[in-house]
Amino acid sequence: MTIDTAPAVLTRVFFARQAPQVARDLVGMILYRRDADVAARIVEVEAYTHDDPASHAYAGPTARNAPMWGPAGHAYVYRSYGMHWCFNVSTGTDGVGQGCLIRAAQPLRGHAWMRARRPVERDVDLLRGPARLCQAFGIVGSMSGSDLCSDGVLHFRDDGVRPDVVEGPRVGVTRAADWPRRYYVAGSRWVSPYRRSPRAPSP
DNA sequence: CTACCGATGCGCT
DNA sequence: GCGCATCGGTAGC
Repeated sequence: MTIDTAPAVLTRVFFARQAPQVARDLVGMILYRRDADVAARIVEVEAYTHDDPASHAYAGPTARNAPMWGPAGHAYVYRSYGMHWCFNVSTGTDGVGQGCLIRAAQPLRGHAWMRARRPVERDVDLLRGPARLCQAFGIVGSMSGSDLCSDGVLHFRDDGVRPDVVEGPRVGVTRAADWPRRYYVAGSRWVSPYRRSPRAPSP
């Protein structure tokens, strides 16, 4: 069985649900870059809705967050701290600002391709963190708005793997720091280390 | 392992 | 101008 043929490609119906539910279900799915035959098992996802003070959609639609407000299953890529890229998939219905941040994954195929873009000693450092994942997968700002449910470069696949998923507070956010909107594989070494924002109010 | 710090560009008030 | 949905290096335990 190859990753490219057997597993089902996730359709728009999968993403047209509430972000927290999509985030939970995305854990265990495969992120696939078709033009490079690069694949990874998603192990950590965070959900962001428009009523969430930590969300880029909180202040309403803007040029930057437009993909979050459009139809589900599109990429929202933003620049973080002036130097990194982070990758979301839009969820919910058209006109509602939602998305899921892909935070970490386990490399499955294309290790050499990823290492060419992100030279690290250990596999565990390739995709552990949202900006690291984008660097290794070659995800950049020009891909923001692209359709992830068509024949484009990026899409998601389901090969039936269903890990045990747990939820907890998100990493690095200053507002709504205790909302349980982070979904990940319990005990997995591929998950990024939890780090509360030093600017977040005490719990 | 945890804690801290600086880099760095821009979206938004 | 302010404030980051981060990361890599260094210091210390």
